Amino acid sequence: MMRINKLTDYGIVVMTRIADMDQSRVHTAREISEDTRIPLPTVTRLLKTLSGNGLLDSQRGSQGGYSLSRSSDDISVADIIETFEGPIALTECSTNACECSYETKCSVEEPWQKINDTVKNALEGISLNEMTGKNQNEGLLNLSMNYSGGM
Amino acid sequence: MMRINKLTDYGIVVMTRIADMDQSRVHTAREISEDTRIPLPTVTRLLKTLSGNGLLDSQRGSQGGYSLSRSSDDISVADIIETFEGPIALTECSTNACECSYETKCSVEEPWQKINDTVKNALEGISLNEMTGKNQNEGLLNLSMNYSGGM
DNA sequence: TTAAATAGGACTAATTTGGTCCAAATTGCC
DNA sequence: GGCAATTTGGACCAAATTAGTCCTATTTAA
Repeated sequence: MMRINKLTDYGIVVMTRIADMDQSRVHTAREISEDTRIPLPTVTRLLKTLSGNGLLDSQRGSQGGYSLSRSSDDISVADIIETFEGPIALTECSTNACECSYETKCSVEEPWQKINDTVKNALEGISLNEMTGKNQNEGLLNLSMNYSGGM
Repeated sequence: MMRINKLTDYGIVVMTRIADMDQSRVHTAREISEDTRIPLPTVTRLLKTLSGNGLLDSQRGSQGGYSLSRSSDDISVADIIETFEGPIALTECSTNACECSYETKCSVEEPWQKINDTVKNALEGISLNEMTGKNQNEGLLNLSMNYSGGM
């Protein structure tokens, strides 16, 4: 299934929701929980992670809450995914100094690198703004993929 | 980290290894295990899955073993991933009839669809042949991604 | 008939993930 | 100053998934 984690999925939902809200004020965890129907403790944790990684600004205390740290145009889906899952990489081999002990694996490394880059580019190309309900019009997204390899 | 499973990763290693081997004869699980240093029971299971899904042909009995069911040019990385993990989809929402109860999630559905398609295309564009050591030359792979969306 | 393989499936251990909770720190307001 | 509403940080547990192993049946060549 090659899924992203459920919490990451929730994270995208939460961010999308905040982007859809009134930007002139901050929003509490409770408010977001009620809106999205995701349990409060879970939302709390999501928001902590998101603000800890700089995607949200937080304001403590009474009347506090969360708000986008920058415009929803400047936040990508890749940003959110990386917040929860670290660098986008489908295999370990392609992210860190490859310590794999299987000889063949390393011949596999270079193609993987390109695959990962392609996936990463795709995710970086989608802004949070495009995920919101504000943009339910025609083809906002126009991703294409050209394969022009050969031998 | 958005990883594919370890077994899937192994599956790609195993397939790549077989593609690198002598195509005129079949190869046993033991042989592949020794080559890749992946434990025999695990290799056994990988091979069963791969042949069960039609990526490998199997020959039972003494002198039996496994071989590619078709040319390594005609087997894609996506084929292997789907063998182990089912349809390529990053979120549940994008694969089956979306039953999500969070209202906002559904506004998110359409962009995800495109993201998934992009990822899938990327993986379908990489053939097993390109993963082998036979092709360690210059830019075999030439994946590009164009984002021409706008508003 | 025997040995060498694959096939199928059950089972267990390990790891990851999801979700909850509590105590501390911060801030606005009365 | 004190209270109430929040975020922060971290610990913790339960559930689900994954990795890995093993056993038995079946097939086939010699």
